[in-house]
Amino acid sequence: MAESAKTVELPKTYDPAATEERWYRTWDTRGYFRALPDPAMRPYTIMMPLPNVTGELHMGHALNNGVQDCLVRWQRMRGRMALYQPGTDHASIAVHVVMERRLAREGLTRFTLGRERFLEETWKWREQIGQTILGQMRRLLLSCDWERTTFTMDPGYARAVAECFIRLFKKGVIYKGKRMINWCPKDQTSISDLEVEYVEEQTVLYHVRYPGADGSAGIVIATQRPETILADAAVAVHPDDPRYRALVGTRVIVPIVNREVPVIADRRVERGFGTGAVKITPGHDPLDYEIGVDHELPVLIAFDQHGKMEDLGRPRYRGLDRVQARQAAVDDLRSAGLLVREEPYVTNIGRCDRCKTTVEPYISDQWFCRMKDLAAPAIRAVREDRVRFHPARWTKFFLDWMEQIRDWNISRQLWWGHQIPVWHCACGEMIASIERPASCPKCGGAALTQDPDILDTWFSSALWPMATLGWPDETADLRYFYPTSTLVTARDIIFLWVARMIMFGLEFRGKVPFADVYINPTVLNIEGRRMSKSLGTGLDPLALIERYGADSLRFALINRCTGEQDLRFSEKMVEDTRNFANKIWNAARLVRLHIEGRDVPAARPRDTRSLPNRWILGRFARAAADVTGALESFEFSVACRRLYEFVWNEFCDWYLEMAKVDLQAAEDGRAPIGEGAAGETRHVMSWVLAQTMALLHPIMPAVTEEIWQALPHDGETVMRAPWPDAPREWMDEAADGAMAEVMEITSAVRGLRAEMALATQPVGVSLHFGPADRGRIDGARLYLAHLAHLDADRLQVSGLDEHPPYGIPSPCGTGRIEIHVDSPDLRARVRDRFQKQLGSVEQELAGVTKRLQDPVFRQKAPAETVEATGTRASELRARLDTLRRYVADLAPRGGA
RNA sequence: GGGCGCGUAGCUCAGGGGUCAGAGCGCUUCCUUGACACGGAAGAGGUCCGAGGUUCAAGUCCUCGCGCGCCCACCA
Repeated sequence: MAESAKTVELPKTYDPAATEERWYRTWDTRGYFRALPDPAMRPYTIMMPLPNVTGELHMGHALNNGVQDCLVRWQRMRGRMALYQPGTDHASIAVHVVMERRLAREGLTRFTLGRERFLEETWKWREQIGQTILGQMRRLLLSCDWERTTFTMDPGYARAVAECFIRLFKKGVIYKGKRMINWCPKDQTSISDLEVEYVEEQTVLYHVRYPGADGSAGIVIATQRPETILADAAVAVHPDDPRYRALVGTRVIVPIVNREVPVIADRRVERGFGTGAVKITPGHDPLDYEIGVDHELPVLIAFDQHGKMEDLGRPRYRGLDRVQARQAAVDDLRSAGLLVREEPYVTNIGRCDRCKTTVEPYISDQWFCRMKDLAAPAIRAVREDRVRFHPARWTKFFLDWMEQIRDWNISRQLWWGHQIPVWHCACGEMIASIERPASCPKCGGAALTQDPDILDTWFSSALWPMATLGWPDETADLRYFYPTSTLVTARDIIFLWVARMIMFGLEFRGKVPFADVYINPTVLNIEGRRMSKSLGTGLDPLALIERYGADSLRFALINRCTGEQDLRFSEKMVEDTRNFANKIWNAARLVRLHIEGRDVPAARPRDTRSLPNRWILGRFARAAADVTGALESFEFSVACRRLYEFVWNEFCDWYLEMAKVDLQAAEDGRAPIGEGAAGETRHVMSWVLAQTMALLHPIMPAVTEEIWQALPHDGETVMRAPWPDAPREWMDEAADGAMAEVMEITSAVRGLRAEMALATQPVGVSLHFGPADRGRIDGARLYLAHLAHLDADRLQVSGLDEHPPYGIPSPCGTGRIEIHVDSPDLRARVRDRFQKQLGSVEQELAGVTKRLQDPVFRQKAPAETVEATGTRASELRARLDTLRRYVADLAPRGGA
């Protein structure tokens, strides 16, 4: 209350930059963002999807975090103890790519630097950039509990990661083994299946003859990768393929290397593809590997870890890269006369998600996490709605993947990250332990070395909802804030992150990590293309904040969350929202003007009498209910649209204009509702505006706080104002009806005047209504005059039978309007207008009549529909009659 | 190969069986009236992607196409 007495300077144009900066600092220093366990309150928790330390804030963050902050602020106002957990991810491979790029500028690689120096450099770099993105997030006005900021390589977090690994290892869920994995020859590491991105490319399918060992013609196979011929171990055909049945069991000669291999039969061969015969290269193709295992074929390796050719008895190939090797193989095949055919072919090439290098299927010793058993409880949890996706279609998307889940390669041959907590003894024993064990429990040896590999970044981020709250310790935070409430994230990490959090949460806590998952749309530019810095197709959120304010950026983005998978965005949308903010600002200035220096209560107004006051309270209740409902069902664009409509159309366009009349009339001593009208109106206008600010605060935190503070209010911040409720009894149907009439008459007068180009001329207008309506309309006369921009003296209300000395009539509801002008030209123009309307009414009436005369319609359509159609028909007939009469009345007089 | 989403006014999107199809922006005309020209008022503008079907009634439901986007998949 004390705050309201202060005179707050409200300039003509709202200045977002200064206001946002000032309020954000105030909220932060007053500790409003802190969240501590409080048994008296229900917790509400959102974990920020941890941004990489590589990046800067982009539009995706602005949207994602904007939505989260909207939810957090909303729940905080609803009385929940709201925790918004911030932090950053070490982003192992992504950081490697960035660091290697920096090193490359000095002609270095991580290997010339060595592991220790590389880590030192990376830590330095991360210190420098690590807080940048969080700093930028403050510009979005996020109400995070910054004191809890966590980095995924903090000591406590690292301990949680190691603990998780060790538990799963001891349980046998994590195992080590030689398997075929995806290898990135550039980053020098394995990557998981989800980190391979497949791109369609135009290649060539080579048909190659493998001559029979007995000198016969042999067999023709088809391959895209002739360079791997050197490592072939067999040729396979389908057992039921009559073309090749006789050849199964014989031996053929591998071209180039002239090695004998068997022709084998396997059902996994597609008869219809290529020639129906396929070369088997267990070292470089996942399917071939499987077939090789089943047929006990030898595994030959054609490429080393750098993607360079090994020596396979053909020295001229040694050291060639994959492109050179292919060329060499094609040349050799051609000169040997074994290249039968080359056909153009489109295929999917797997590329490293981070560096875009073509990945190589490669056999290596790696750590894996068995997924089937972890997935089962997660599948059940989602099926039982313990985790709900919004929009719901993502549920199927999630389940389809989970049901065909495969083991996860979790080890990386990188340095930046969590090193695997396993110690190898010379005797072959592996000991999982956070600390280096003193000796090997099996042989007693002391020469233990830690496994050099580190863990996939996503292994550690899977623990985010638990590790940030203190897990594996049973902390008060963990007990209070876990499970969290809502996860807001992008669809591209549903498998990488969301799925794994659910699995680990269930595994280690027995509880799902969050109840709701909102999948936010992807921000595209206006042409529908991905925003990309390198392509120059992106928008910079920080620049937009500078130009228009974070409030506007937030609203503009949240407004586009429609439930579709993408959203097309442009700067214009932020500008439009800036205009909206300015509109609110000016509404506030008007309200301030009227309450300045007066004693206006902060409490909610009761027993209002004036039409606009009763009406706007009802409309506010409706808007509050709609906004609440929309937020509850994650329909953010609906919430935004309702707020926009309420503020601009209902509050500003109609209510405030009518409120001006109440206030002015009170001064003149002719208030429509008598004494006290001005006080009531001042109370209602300031209360509704303050409440609207509360309703809009989660989306536009700063401008709403600034205005709320300038109005009568209870409490010290809108951040903690109670969320507006919407009592049904405020929805005032009588007021709605009366207002609809006021609006109709207003529009009719305005429209007619505009049509006649009389909008600015002082004309007289009379409203002619029957005895039942006259009193009511006369009561609204002052409002109508103001809304139609007429002098009150020039607007009269008369009976239906009365006629002004001269005038141009126009129907309006149950009565008519007369504009007091005498001009044959205008009469003709208005007559034309009515004639046009007449045409469309006739057309519609014809349609409705036809329907009504159709016996099948009368019989089959529900009674209410038939009745409504009948009502519509009589309305149309009445309107038609009226229009015809007016057209006749307006006909040129006396034939002159 | 399979799955999902989208196709409605020039643009971005609402509407998801029934009463002349809606909003914002843009456009046209008028207006600087004491909250706001980042504003007010009035307008113009639509074979609701196409073809079939269901229904008394179809942007709205079904089927099949076409176009755009996303995801999954070991036909080399």
